[in-house]
Amino acid sequence: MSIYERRVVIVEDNSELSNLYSFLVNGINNYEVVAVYRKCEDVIKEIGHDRPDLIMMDLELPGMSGTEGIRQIKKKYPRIDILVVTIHENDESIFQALSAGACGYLSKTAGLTEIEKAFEQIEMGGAYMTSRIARKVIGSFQKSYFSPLTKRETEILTLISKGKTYSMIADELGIANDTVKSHIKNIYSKLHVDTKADAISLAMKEKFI
Amino acid sequence: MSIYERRVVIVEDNSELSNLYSFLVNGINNYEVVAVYRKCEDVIKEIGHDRPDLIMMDLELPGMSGTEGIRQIKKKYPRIDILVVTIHENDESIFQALSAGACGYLSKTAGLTEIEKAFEQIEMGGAYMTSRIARKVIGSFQKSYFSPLTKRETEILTLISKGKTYSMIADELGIANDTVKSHIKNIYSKLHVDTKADAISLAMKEKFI
DNA sequence: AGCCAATTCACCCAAAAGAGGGGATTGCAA
DNA sequence: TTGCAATCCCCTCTTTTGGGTGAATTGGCT
Repeated sequence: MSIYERRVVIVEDNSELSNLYSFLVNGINNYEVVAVYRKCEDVIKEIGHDRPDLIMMDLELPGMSGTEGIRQIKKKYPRIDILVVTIHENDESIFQALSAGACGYLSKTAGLTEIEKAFEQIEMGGAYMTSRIARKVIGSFQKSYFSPLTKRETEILTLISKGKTYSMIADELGIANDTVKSHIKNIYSKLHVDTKADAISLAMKEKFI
Repeated sequence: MSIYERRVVIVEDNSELSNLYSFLVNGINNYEVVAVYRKCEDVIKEIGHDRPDLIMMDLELPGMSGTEGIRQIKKKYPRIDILVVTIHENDESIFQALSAGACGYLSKTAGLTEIEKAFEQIEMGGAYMTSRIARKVIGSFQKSYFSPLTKRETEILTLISKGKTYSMIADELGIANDTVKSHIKNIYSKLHVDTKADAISLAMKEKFI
C-alpha cells in the first residue's frame, strides 16, 4: 500500500455519470474522489480547499466552457493534471482542450480499465488519449498533401503569416522585393483572394501552410 | 487466417536493426516485409514496385532527411502509413515527422509487443505513440500559462498573426481603430519589440499565442 | 475606500507597406 | 514547344503602421 493518495475532483453535470465515475475511481488503488461539481466555477472556487492532483472534467458544462475552465485552472495551478471526459470527439474541441492544458482525453464510454490506464500514464508524466484521438490530434497539424501553391509560394505565405513584410521576406530569401510581390500576386490569384488576411486564413484552413 | 497481407518496407541504415525488425515483423500475423532499404531515395525509387501498405522509417538517415522523405512519400502515396522508428526523442524532430505525415512514433528499444500494438492501432486508422511522446506532442502546442499579455492583447495579437489589419480587427471586435492601436502599443512595449513580425515570432516562440 | 490594471477612445504625423496594373527573362519539365 | 516556376523591373494610389501624448471608464483586489 502506498503512503500517498492522489486526490481526484470530478466535474460533470450529469449526476448518474459522476456517481459512476466516483465509484470507479474510488476503486482504484491510491486514488480517491475528494469532491464532485457540476460547474467549472465551483471547482475553481473550492480548488484551494480540495487540493486535487487530478481533475476529471466534462467539456459540455453549463456556464463557463470546459476549455476556459482548463485554462484558468492551469494558469493558477499548473501542476494539477486535467483529464477531459467527453462524448464529443469533435476535432476542434479536442484540440482546444489540449491546447488549454489538458493532458488527456477520455471518451464517456470508457470503462474502469481505460480510466486506470489513463491515470497510470498521467501519473508517469505522460498524456493519455486513444489512438483514434491521437490520429485526430496529429491530423490537426498535418499539412495538406495537395496544395495549389508551389514550394516558393508556400514559403512566402508562411513568412507573411509570421507578420513579415515583403522587404523582410526579400532579404531573408535573398531575392528582390518585386519578386516577392510577384509571388504574392500569384498566390492571391490561385487562392482567389485579394488580401493577406484572406490568403492566410484560407491557406491555414486548407492546411497549405 | 486472413485473405490479405499488409506489405511492409523497412528503411534503416543499421543492418543489425533492420534484420531484427524484419524478423519481428514477419512473425506478426498478416504482415510481411517486402523490402529493406538504407536510404529514403531508394524507397521512393522502388515504391511503385514494392507497393507497401506500411513503411517503418528511421529518421537519422544518410542523404535525404527522414522528414523530407515522409513528405515526398505522403505527397505521392497518401494512403501509405509511415511509422517512425528512432532513438532520438527530440521534441522538434517528433513534431516535424508527424507534421510531415507520419502516423506513429516508436522508440528503437521497442519490442515485439509494442510493434504489434502499433501496427494494430495504425491498421484501425489510429495513430501510435507512447504516452511520453503524446505528452511532448501536446506540449508543443500548449499555450504558456504565464503570459505577460492580457486576454484582449492575446486576442488581438492572434488576429494580427492571421494577417488582419487594425481596422479589420476593430470591426471584428466591435471597438475603435485607435483602441486596437492602443493595445498593439502595449503589446510591443511588453514584449520589447517594435514590429508585427517580432511580436508574432516572440509570442509564438514563448507560446503566448 | 482607494488603487491598479485592463479596456476603451481621440488626434496628430511621417514613413512604409500593400495591392493592382503592366511587361520581361531564364530554365526546367512534360 | 508550350507551360509553369521563379526571377526581376516600373508605375500608381491608397492603406497601414508605428510612435507620441493624453484621458475616461470599469472591475477587482486590498
